Amino acid sequence: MVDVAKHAGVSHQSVSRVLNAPETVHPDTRERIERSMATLGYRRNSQARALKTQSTGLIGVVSPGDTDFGPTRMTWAIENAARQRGYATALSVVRDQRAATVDSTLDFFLSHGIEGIVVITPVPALAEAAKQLSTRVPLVLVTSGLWPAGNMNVAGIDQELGARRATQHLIDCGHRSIAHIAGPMDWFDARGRVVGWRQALAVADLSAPRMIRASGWTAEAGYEAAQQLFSLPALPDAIFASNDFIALGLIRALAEHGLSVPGDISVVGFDDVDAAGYFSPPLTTVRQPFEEAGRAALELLLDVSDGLTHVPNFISPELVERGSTALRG
Amino acid sequence: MVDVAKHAGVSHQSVSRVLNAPETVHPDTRERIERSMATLGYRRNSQARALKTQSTGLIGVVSPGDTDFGPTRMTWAIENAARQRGYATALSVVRDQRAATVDSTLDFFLSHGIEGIVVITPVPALAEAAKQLSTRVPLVLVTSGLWPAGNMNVAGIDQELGARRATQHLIDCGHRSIAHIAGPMDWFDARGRVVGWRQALAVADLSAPRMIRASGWTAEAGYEAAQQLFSLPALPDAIFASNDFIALGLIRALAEHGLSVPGDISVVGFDDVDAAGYFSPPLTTVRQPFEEAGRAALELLLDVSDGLTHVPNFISPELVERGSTALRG
DNA sequence: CTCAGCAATGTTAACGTTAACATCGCACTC
DNA sequence: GAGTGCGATGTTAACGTTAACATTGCTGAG
Repeated sequence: MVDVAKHAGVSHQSVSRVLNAPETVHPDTRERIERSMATLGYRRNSQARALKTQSTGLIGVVSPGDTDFGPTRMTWAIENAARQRGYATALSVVRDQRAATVDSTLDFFLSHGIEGIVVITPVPALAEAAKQLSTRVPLVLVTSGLWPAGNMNVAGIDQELGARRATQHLIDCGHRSIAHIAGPMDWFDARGRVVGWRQALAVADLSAPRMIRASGWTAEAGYEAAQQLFSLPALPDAIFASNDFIALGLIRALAEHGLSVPGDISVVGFDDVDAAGYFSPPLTTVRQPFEEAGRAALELLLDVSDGLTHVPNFISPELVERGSTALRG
Repeated sequence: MVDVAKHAGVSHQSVSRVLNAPETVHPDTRERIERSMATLGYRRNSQARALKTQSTGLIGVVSPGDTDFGPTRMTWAIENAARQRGYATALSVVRDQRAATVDSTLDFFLSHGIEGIVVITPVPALAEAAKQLSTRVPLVLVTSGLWPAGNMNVAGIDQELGARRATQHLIDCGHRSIAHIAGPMDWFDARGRVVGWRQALAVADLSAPRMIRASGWTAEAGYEAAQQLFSLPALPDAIFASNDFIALGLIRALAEHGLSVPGDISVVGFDDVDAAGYFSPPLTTVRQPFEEAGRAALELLLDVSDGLTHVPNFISPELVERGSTALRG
């Protein structure tokens, strides 16, 4: 910077002004300085800037796992939103969920002068870990509405609503016995979907068949969980699977038992993964608006940074009707 | 830091020493200082540290798009590798591929004192943009072997080898007419897979049927591309699809024409996405070792930082046999 | 007993930037 | 034509850390 100043024949402060408040410097001078900057290939040192201004333009995202659909998409969505608001994103994946790990991650972020942190917390362990942190920096949790958030700031996607919509769609198709294959019950998302399923059934005055639990979010887990169906006294009319991959495994298991979807049983998934429209049959599912939710989380974070309070913001997912559900014949 | 020093009754430099070279300070003093740090909740300011030492512990990853399977997985893999080596990862998604965008992204990284950059460059536009950068910082490209890298440092997954393995498997099944549905041809990955397919056919002394081009990596694109098959004078025995989703759309289109997989036609995909084992039929495909490739890219980056030269490192993908291929009846 | 040598600690300056304040010169008012 | 105000620019200090050098006091060799 001082080199630029020398080259342009001004003081370093004028150079600084060109960068931070161009309107306060004379157009001629400004142009001269800008030319000097270009000639010398000057690049502002943001460490020094951060040291002085205490602001780094960095947002931290803490994400669990690297393959789960939801957290992954959410991470990208937050990056997108942050970039649009002029922030850079530092990413940290915590692969185990002990409080110490999360704590050291946040510590790392803090010591790097991060201005705000979004923690994607699909499971209680992570949420608890995040909750216990001394909040020396604005922090937003991305999770479902089920979490007793206390005074934490929370944004996310309304899982219960999505599940209600999925279940209601099955009810509208005329199905009366609507089972649910739940995802891993330590996930808030899985719990929220169970609750939504029960709510919709209760409103329609239908009883809930036994719930089946899948051991993971994968097609494999769905396939295994489906085996429990066949030991039931009677098969349901329809099944709401906690995500698309579980639904995929389920459909495969049903096919192996000679049951067609939607001819014999209707199936609804959740997520609307890229391939869902090309499953056999194309899967009716619930689309999660990640982009919107990521934006909401970031806006919330910025509001929190500004000292504003904010009500939790849960975005509504939409049903996507395809071929795996049909009116009851 | 000066507060800690005051609290412990020493100079700030002794505090600094405890942090950077604990062995040079007397155990008693050290313990006293450490206690003071704990009491005061001291956190070292890494901006100031970076300002002085010129090292931030930050690695930048530039990734295109946010939904494509390969780049996404690769990004996470690099984050994983970086974290294991004690680096934090800053993420930047470039959503258009103009040189200016890439340039400003790298500029942003540079001004944040990033120590090395991994650019995931699946398409030439991005690679060119990265290539033209004044390399003021160690930079590694992640791409396929096809790119005339010049003096750039490149790591990635060997697409040609993967495609050869896929094609060879079909040949081993006894198929003679093996078609290929290519992915978007501006992707290096797509081109590499075409080359590998041709190589394997040439080695086996088989002629290559007409290549079909899909307009994207999605099941939808695969479905559309498959329509071209049916206008061909004769259907092939087997089809190598450029990725799993294209294969999925293809299988759907075949089913709609009354053709069964693998009964009538064998199909091989590429990627081994999570659900591939539960497609109907379960998809034979090629698994890309992203974790390993991410690690390789990071090691390469660190080597480059240390001034070492390094040969390009392309990791070998493996065939995963499932139910979408069968011996020719 | 003296002083070299060394371990432990302290002092000073610098990294590159921005905030606060100081200065300069010019246009405009009365 | 002197004084006021303001736009443009310069000067100084500080952000929190580390490197280089300086100091202190003690041990042990001669």
